[in-house]
Amino acid sequence: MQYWLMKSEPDEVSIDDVMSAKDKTVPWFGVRNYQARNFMRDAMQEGDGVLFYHSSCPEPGIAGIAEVASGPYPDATQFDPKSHYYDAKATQEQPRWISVDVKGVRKTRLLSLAEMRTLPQLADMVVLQKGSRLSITPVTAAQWKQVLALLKGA
DNA sequence: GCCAACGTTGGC
DNA sequence: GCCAACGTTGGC
Repeated sequence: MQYWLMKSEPDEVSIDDVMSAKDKTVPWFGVRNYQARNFMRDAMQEGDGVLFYHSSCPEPGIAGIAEVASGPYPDATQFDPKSHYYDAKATQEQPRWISVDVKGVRKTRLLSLAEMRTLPQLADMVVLQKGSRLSITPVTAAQWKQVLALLKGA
């Protein structure tokens, strides 16, 4: 069992979108970074815990709890010429990009990035490190516990 | 819109 | 393999 922080632009897929989706489950499409892809492909397992993070928005921060709900499979958007995420170098035989399904557990209060930065117990989170841009980052069990405690009942 | 930081591309 | 140029991310 591992834990992850996954960034999503709420304009594209918000925690509300996830919680109102069928089975509260959405495909995590559009990852176009090899390191993030490799986390999904090589390290994630069904049932892993996910901190659902809103990025590139007025108030970035953790907006909910989710879980990994599938193994890795090819990201359909890479094959779609109309998609923003289309990749001409990807083929059905040799996909480059993958998705996993993510299932919402609950929407929480927003634990804003600004608040996270004030908390010493979260200072080591990968997402808070200078220059960190990865859309998927590992979270330690201790960090997971701390964040859940901060979001308890909210 | 700005810009720091990181990632990718491609010439050599 | 190096590295300059360019592209992207994402907070502010």
